[in-house]
Amino acid sequence: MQVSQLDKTFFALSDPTRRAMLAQLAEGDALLKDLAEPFDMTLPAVSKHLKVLEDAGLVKRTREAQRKPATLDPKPLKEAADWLEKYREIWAANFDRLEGLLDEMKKIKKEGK
Amino acid sequence: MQVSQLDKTFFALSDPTRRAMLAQLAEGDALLKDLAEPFDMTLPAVSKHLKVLEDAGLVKRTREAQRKPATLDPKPLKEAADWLEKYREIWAANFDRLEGLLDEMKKIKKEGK
DNA sequence: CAGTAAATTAACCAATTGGTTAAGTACATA
DNA sequence: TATGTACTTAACCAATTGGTTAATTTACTG
Repeated sequence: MQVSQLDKTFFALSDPTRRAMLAQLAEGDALLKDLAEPFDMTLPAVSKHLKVLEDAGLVKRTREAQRKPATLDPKPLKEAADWLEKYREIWAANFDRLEGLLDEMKKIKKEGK
Repeated sequence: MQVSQLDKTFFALSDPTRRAMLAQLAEGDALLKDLAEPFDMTLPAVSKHLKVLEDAGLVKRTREAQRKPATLDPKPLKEAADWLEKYREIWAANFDRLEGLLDEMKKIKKEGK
């Protein structure tokens, strides 16, 4: 089966550890050990999370001697934001419709007194 | 362990079947069998996907005789969009920084000729 | 060359996911 | 009451996820 870029991006964002890692990377590049530091988790576990972010294209890495600093790549996040945006109007309309329905119900209730 | 609303929302969005279901629900309420129709999948499978959307709070359902129509609830989507928005500025800055770096590199390359 | 630092790989494990088939429930209607 | 429609539950299964420990790789440094 094939997994789209969007699938991977949303999946990457569905874990609080990974979102926190992205938040930290937004502050600037970081090494694995620095990314791991805030969490009560072993290095290999964090390494796996980082790999999920890499596979989603959200993080790029380069070699610097033993180090392999991670850099945030925001492009896939834009794609995700665009997907949400694409539906925002419809959702807004939907929301308005619900609001309207609620008003309707209040009116009926009042009349019924 | 505890799973946040945001976790559930992003996870729900990470599957193309579920995104398609949401897209269909954006057109209006739908029954399970109608939601299932576009997919080469059994009803219980679609029922499970719908449950994931319900658990994420993206879908509400009501009883109507045998039927149990599903309605889109866009609120959690707003939360997800807000999360992305919250980091957009930082990401934009990050992107500009990369662009700047790229310009720098071009300049150096040119000077090196 | 020995030691240390940063990260990865391998092997394992329990829980979850995403699908199936088969059986069961909830209602409406002939 | 029997039948059909809409949906759910149960039981099962393979693959994936999210974690562990132990060993290995990569590269600098004394």
